[in-house]
Amino acid sequence: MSKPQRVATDRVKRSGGSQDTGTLGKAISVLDIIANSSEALRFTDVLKLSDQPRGTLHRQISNLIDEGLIAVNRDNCYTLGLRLLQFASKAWAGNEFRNVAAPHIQKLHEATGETVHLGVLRDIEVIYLDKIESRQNIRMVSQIGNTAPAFCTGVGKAALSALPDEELHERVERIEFRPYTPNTLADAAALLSEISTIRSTGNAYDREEHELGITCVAAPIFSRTDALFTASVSVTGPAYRVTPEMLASWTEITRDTASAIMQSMAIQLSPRS
Amino acid sequence: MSKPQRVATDRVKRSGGSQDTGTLGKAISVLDIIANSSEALRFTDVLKLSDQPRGTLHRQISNLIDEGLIAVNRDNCYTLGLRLLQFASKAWAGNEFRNVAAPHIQKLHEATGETVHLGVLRDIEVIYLDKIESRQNIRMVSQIGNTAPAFCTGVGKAALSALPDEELHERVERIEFRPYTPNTLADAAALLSEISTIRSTGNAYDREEHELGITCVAAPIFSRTDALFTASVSVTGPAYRVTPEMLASWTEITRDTASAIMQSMAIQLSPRS
DNA sequence: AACATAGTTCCATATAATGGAATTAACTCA
DNA sequence: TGAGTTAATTCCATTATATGGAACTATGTT
Repeated sequence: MSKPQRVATDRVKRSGGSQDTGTLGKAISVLDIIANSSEALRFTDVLKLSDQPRGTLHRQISNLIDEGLIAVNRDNCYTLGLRLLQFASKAWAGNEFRNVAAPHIQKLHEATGETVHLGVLRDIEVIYLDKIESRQNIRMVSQIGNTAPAFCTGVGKAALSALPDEELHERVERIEFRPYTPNTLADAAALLSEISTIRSTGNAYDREEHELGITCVAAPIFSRTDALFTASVSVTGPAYRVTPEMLASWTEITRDTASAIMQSMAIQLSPRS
Repeated sequence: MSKPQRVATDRVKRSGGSQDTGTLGKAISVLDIIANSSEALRFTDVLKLSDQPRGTLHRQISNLIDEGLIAVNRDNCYTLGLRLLQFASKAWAGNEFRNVAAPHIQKLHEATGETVHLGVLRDIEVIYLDKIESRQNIRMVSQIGNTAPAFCTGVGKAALSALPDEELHERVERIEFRPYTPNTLADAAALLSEISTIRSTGNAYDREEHELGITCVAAPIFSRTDALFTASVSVTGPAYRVTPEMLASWTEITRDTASAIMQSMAIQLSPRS
């Protein structure tokens, strides 16, 4: 007897994007177009990128502007609205997982002296939820909320490894294996093989696979009660300073940090049942 | 013949909130309810706070979940989704005004040694767009995107002072003069009188009006071509260290910083009315 | 186990979104 | 400056989508 999934968990799968349905979905698609463009877009530019008719798109944009999700500058170019900052500020401050994880990643940072990341898997991307670095480079805001492909980052691969097989394969099929560096994994087979290693060792590495000169070791964080939530912690550093030996020496502490976070989450959530 | 305002600038006025119309508006209202609640809300809680019927609200929430704007935890409580972080990260990084202002507020920070804010007025609230503090308190992310009432903060009052009179009065009428501290301005008359001072001197003060122990001096940033955009910079510090004399000594440099930012934005100074 | 409360689904109806085309505004260049 | 061109905005009959009351299912409580 298969009990029907609750709507909530049932639909989160598809990453936001182009094929969105419903009025809200279309509006967010437009927002996405504006967010993901490197160029500043005017109305006609968005028109070309979206497949909406003129009138429709125009009203959608008007609505987004009304809500403060989009702003227009003097050249009639669209930018993301400050309302998004407002929401995000609260999303971040109120995020239970981040709050729970904060002291642990702080400890990890102190122990290693290198940059520490907390990442959450969203479909086949990783969203960086938190970051601690020594030489606080002032402008970290833009880093938090940043996304990176899951398949070529330590946080990403660690998080992927925590997925149930079926889910994992479904997602891996949709990955486009863009070769960011010479070390980037080339295809699904390579990725799956590495994930199998990660599952047995409990650690994922990034050996300059996303960006040359950047290496890291990561460990997965997952919840068995809610299998769709997977995340991870990592210690990252420049390859010239952080040797493979150093990375290897941090495997245990990253795993311990991940475990500690899972424990804290479990405690945090248990008073219910 | 009155030329019709373009939709863009015409509708930005109302702050997001309860009276929103259209499908998107209603969805964002729901998001707002969840964002602004101190408690974790379950479905029925949101139902009470919104004036939507059960079925409708349920679908709206489902859609928001689909788009990643809302997440549900195991207790069926709603939280803001990480998708918002993703958008906000780009909104912040790509914000032209912030980018232009960044070097100037950095200089202001170096000159004063105290915390510097860059705030943008949104209706009767201020959104903090950037912040530089000495002892980088690591977790500044939640600060950026934060909002504060305009009437009791330096940044807020400075920005208000740059509004055209008509607009100013319209907004001031809607302010609820909640007494955050004994020093908080009590009513519209007091605020308008102070704004008149700000207009002639070019500086706004916050004398522990929002939070006891916090003082600041601010200067407005505005654009004549787009009167609805007003912002400001401020230097803030703890009252025990930052004396009124020190604040007074920073009036000129805050004004200069504001001017420099306006210049960089290629904005012409408007004559004061 | 029975009750109570919370969450989800259904479907005829009303309402809001649609989109093609016309209108107006904003550039461009002679 | 003004004709020519491109971009932005508005209009409105049609259609698709959101609506919302009520029935239903699941969850938690005494």
